[in-house]
Amino acid sequence: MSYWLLKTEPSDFSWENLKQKPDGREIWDGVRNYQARKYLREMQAGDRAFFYHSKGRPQQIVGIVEIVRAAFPDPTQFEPGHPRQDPKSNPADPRWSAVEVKRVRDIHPPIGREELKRIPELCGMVLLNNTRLSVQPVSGKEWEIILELRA
DNA sequence: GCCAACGTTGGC
DNA sequence: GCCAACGTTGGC
Repeated sequence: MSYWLLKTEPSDFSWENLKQKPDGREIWDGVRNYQARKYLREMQAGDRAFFYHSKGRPQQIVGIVEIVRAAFPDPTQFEPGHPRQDPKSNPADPRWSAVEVKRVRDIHPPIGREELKRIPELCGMVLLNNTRLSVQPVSGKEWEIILELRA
């Protein structure tokens, strides 16, 4: 089992939005970055991920999701008129992948970026060192430390 | 709202 | 294959 972190702009898709979905499930689509794609494709059903609100204020981890469906072709890349449509993607060999996630539970209260930065053991987190990656791995150790913050 | 960092595109 | 121009991300 591996651990991950998924970034989303809450104005685009928030934790509240996820809660309103039937069964708390959502297709995690629209990723158009090769490094992020690599991680999506490494995900296995049963893996867990932090759900992180970027941009909006404050930036924080708001919940935990489970990967319920491993990588499959992202349908939005072939949707005519979709903002994330990719005309260069070949349907016989789709370029972009998506996974399906399901809400597990809230992190209460949310854990802000500022709080994470104050913990020396977390200074190596991808989140705190690479600003632009929207799908990223979290080490088992980091996962544990963060859960302990709200234990 | 600004802007640094970074990924992508396309002309050569 | 290089690299300048451009677009986007996301912290501040």
